[in-house]
Amino acid sequence: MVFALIKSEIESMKTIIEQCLHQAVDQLKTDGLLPESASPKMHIENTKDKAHGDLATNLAMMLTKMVGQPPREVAQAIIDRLPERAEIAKVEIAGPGFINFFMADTAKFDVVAQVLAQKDDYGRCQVGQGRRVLVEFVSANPTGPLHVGHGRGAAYGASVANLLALAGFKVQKEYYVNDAGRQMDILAASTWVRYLQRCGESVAFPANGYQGDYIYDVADALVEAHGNSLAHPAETVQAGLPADESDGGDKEAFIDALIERSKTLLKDDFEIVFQAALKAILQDIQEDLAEFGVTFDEWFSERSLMDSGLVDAAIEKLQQAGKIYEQNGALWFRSSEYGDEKDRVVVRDNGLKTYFASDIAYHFNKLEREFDILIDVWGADHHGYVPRVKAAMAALNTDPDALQVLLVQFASLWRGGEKLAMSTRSGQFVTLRQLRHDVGTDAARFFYVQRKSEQHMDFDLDLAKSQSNENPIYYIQYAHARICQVLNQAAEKGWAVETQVGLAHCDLLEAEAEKDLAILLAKYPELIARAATAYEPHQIAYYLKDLAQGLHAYYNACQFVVEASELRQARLTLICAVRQVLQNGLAILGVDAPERM
RNA sequence: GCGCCCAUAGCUCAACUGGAUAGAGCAUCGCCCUUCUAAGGCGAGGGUUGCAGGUUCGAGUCCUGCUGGGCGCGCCA
Repeated sequence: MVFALIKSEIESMKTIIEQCLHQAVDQLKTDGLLPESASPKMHIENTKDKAHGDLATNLAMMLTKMVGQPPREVAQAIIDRLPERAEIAKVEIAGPGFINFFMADTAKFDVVAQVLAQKDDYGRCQVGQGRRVLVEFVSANPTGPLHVGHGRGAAYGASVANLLALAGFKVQKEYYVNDAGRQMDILAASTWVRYLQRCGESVAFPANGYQGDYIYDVADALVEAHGNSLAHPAETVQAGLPADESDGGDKEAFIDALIERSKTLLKDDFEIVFQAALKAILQDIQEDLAEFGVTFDEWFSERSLMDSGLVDAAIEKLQQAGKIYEQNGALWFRSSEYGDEKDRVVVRDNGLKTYFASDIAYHFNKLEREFDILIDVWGADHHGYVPRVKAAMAALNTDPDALQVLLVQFASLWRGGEKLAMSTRSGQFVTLRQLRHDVGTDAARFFYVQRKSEQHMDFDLDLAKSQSNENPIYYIQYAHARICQVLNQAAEKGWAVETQVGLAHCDLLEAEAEKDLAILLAKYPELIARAATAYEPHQIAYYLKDLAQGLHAYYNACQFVVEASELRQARLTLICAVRQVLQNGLAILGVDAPERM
């Protein structure tokens, strides 16, 4: 109740200064120094150097041309017209014409009340204005387990979604399941061959098949459920097939022929094998991601898109718009009319629709579901794909700018000072599950998002695994655990924290470390807005390191559990607020905030 | 060859989107546990921001050209 009142009354320092500057600008206009039409952008920034005060603006330098006076004189003119505010202790001109603001010490701690009142909601803002965002990420083909490359997209996408939700967007998280197409047929054929082998048939495994051991698991499950009722003699299966790569043939031609043979022999039963493989792998992926703290609102099936005729409908639409032509027996989309390098095939000469055709339908469908913003998180190797999808959106009379493709660079894994070579084909890759078991979910999630997504990243397994001071994740979690333990210590002495008492005595907080912490806490909401709109969760990681650093410095500089009750309450209240913000920030990154370590 | 991304301390990376003396961690070297968790703190050294121009009050950030690295350029997905 009390807090609800405070919540609405407290303004951030930045807001206060912005209001003051607006008043000053208005006054400049009435004084005839500035044209009425002028509406300068208010750029107020946190200072890097304490000597420059707490906040600063470059407003005077921005206005210098319009006013026709040197920046420092403009600055003086602005300062002369600033209204008095108790929160502002001092204002001065510095450097080329910056106006520096020094906040009153008492005002600095207003933020503590705000944090404790808003709790999990501290930092929430409304820059999203309730706009509906669809975040599609991971979307790895369900042909095998996720590997560490998918992990980065998963961690990044999940954190971006958390950020956007916090920033006032309505977020839906979606995984596009590529359960149609040739790759899935290859998976089914691979599974069937393993099944035949389990049934005692000596069928050679195709060179282009999925070699991973997980295929055996699916085959075993098939034996369990269907006995050998899906089996055919090896001779029948292999009769008349072209040579595989191992016999000097073409592995692509071989696998296609094998798929055809599987479908011919199995008839409707092919679907049983297909579904068994798909379901098993998809479930594995779902469990894997869930254990990684990554969940989705929707697992969108490519097959459902085809079965419901949406792919045909999308092609039809393009056709009606006159953007489709036929050449060499295939249907082409005129994507080059919209900035793509060349036109693209949507229906092959063999009648099969391309992956791109489904993707057009999928993105069109996303917009039909009335999302305002579409975010796709893709591996950077797919960047060449962006123009054609945007081209399709434009051709379908939708706004291509509604689509934001966020590219995530690959992560190289390092262990023992050596780069780990990975190849998907041979099944020689580190799985996400392996990584999680190796370094733990918290460390993995944190390592993935602590770098800008478009930066190439080195993932040092030894470092992520090390439970030492070298590992930044423990540094942050340790700060949180320390606070919890201090509060426990106080409670054991019968000194439970009473935040109302603490808030009433924030004027006793005079140490530098205390002021530094308060300033850091106040920066958090704008950090959320900035990180969300820039899709940059790594900013949260850096902030949390700073906040943890502030807490550790405070811990070393001051004693919290002291006899003087008012000072004690003020300090405990402050660290409660720090704990809250640590929790909020770690939650965005999907990292646990342990109470003890 | 064309297109996209990247290049910042010995190493891994930031830099609030054009602002003040470019900052952290690791590594190196000094200090600080009879005190609420030393997985911590304080301090020192370390830079021509790949190179060369340009834009302006002001550039790591923007524009042009190079150099070096990654990725992409299928009727694959």
